[in-house]
Amino acid sequence: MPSQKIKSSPARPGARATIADVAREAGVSKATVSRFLNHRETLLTSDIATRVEVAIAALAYSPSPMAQALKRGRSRLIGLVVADVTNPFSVAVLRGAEKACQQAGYLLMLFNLGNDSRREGEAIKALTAYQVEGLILNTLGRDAGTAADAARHGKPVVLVDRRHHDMQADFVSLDNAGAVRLGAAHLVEAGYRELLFVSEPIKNVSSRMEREAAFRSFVADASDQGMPPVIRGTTFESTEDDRDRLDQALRSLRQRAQGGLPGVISSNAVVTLRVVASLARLGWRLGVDLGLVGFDDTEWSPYIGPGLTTIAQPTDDLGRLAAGCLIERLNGLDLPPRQILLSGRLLARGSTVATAPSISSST
Amino acid sequence: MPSQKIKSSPARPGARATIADVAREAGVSKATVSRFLNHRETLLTSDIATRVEVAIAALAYSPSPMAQALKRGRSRLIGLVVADVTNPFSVAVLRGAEKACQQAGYLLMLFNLGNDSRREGEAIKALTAYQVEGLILNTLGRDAGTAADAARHGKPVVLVDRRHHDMQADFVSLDNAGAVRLGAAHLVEAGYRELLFVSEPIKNVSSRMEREAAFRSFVADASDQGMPPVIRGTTFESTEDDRDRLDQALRSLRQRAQGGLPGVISSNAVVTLRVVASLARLGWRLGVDLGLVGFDDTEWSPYIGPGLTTIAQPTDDLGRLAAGCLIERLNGLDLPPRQILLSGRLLARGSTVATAPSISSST
DNA sequence: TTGTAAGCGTTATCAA
DNA sequence: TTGATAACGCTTACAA
Repeated sequence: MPSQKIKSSPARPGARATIADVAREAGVSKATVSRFLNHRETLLTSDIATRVEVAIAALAYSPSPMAQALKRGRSRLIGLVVADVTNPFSVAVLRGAEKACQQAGYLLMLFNLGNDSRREGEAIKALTAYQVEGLILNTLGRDAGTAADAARHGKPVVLVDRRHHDMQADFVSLDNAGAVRLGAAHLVEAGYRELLFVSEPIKNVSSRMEREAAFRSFVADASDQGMPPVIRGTTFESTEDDRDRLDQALRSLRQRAQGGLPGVISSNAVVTLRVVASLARLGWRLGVDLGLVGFDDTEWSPYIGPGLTTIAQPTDDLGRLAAGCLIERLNGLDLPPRQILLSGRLLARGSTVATAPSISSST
Repeated sequence: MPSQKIKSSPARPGARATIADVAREAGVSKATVSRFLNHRETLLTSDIATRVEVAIAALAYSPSPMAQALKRGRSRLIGLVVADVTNPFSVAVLRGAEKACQQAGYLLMLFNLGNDSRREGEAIKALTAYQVEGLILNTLGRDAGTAADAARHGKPVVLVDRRHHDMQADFVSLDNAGAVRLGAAHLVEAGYRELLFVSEPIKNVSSRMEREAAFRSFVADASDQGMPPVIRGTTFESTEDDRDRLDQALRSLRQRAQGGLPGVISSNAVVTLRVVASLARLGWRLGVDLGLVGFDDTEWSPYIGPGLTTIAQPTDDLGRLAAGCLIERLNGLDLPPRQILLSGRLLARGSTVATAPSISSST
């Protein structure tokens, strides 16, 4: 045993201990330490094992994931690209996905696009460069090429909420058609007859297209079956700065209702808030002058006016399932692309009660 | 020149091209390619440079950040640990930080604690294992040791919003004391006399402590100066499930006001919502029966009742500055720990208008 | 100005 | 069962 053997301290003080430090400390080879780490039970003398164990503890050693990734070609990293962290839906999904990843021993690398879809390619490239083993995408897919590249390079991809054109990948989403029917039927039952579907600019975003189409066909079907007395529906695309147009759309909606009750379905929380703002400007009362059901239930929904009726998405499950799909693929599952659609849940509150508004109800 | 030279294709098809592939393709050494990448202008013949450039383009080569990190000991990664992504404040900070990092060529690795402070150590370890060059922490600092370790290992740390006990690090935050005074003074001016400060359980969270302390000293000072007629103040810690206690606290607050106007300051958006919920249960009107000013301005603030008066934090700037501090340190800045405090901004809305509530005002 | 070779911290293949 | 040793993809002395 060489006399200059140093005890309980890495060669370069201050720096992280490496596998070589541990080997020296334990008086074994690097290979042995590595084996202890990866195949503990199978091929080690208990004597040596404990020596290594002690050394590891003494040096507070933990292996470098970077080096492991380099060697193994696998990183235990999953990339998540989100169009906009500001969107509560995205955040909720993020939470679910994170939980699932964590349980499976993966770390989530988040990339936020800040609603700038041009950065999508950049994000995917950065993430794949870091050897993420798979990607969860909640993005527009404008730059379909990059994602498709990743898929071709054997990296599994899961799409959440938004399909990408021409992209073969697992897809996890709300059952948009069903959710729209849920909301629209609720409005009709509550007595609202002249309907308006308010969406953000469709712009080829799949979820928006699906919701609008579902609304259209609901109206068509209702007319066919001659629902009492007559259901009519129009659609409107709302933008951030275009308040006047929205006000105007609501005014003419009410006019068309001719004393009957006008009802609005808003396609996400942001739009809901725009409609609410418009109502405030017009001086109309939620529920009384206009019925409103909005996609996405939020913590504040119960407290806007008489409470907002919403269609809640199972965000946590969506995130968990997205991560779950990915991990299954990473574990070798070889199936054609799956679609997983989850149902929404209607939470009825004051904004769809045509009688006098009351204090908020359900939470 | 050996005859078996292969053109325009990496050795192993399907896999990412490596520096060796590029070298082979260009007929130069790996070192030359590396030099092209890192010191393009200084030490290369333009002839060779273009050959390398062409090869890189042909193979769509981009260097592996993992390998670079391993070799250089630097990763161009910054770790961000957030106590809770659900908190809109955290998300807003995240956005600011991300922008700054991106501009400086860093990638943000996000770790969300899901409000489980026990995971903090784990998060920091995971992040440092991935060789992040610095850390931005928006956490409780319960596990102060781990963060301190990181700092000792030479990784700069920036704390946002929450100080860690015994931790020498840059600190970026709202000027809590000033913000509380802003809100409290506003309530008093608006005619509310009997004040209540509602916070989440203080639990040693620095920002909560600072806000409460500021409230206490505001009340004390006001009494000293004999503000008209008399200001009195109490504090209350609210929890998720403890609705009855909050209702009770508000009832007795109003009682103490003896026909005068009671006013509440809530210490963040979550608490604000709890107060709003309580008011709904009690059947009280915002502004009229009780004044309310809440920390954190949100998109929905204008639409709760007559509009919520809020104290807006400059979240974007907080995030940008936090990242900025870190990057300065990474660039070698050697200064004692700094504190950067930014002022809040009061947005007066209907919830602090003692007269009849009106339709929402400012946005 | 370019190439050779060593090494970053691992794991895997071979012998011993 | 354990130990050399050669990669993984990159950077950087040092030579040429």
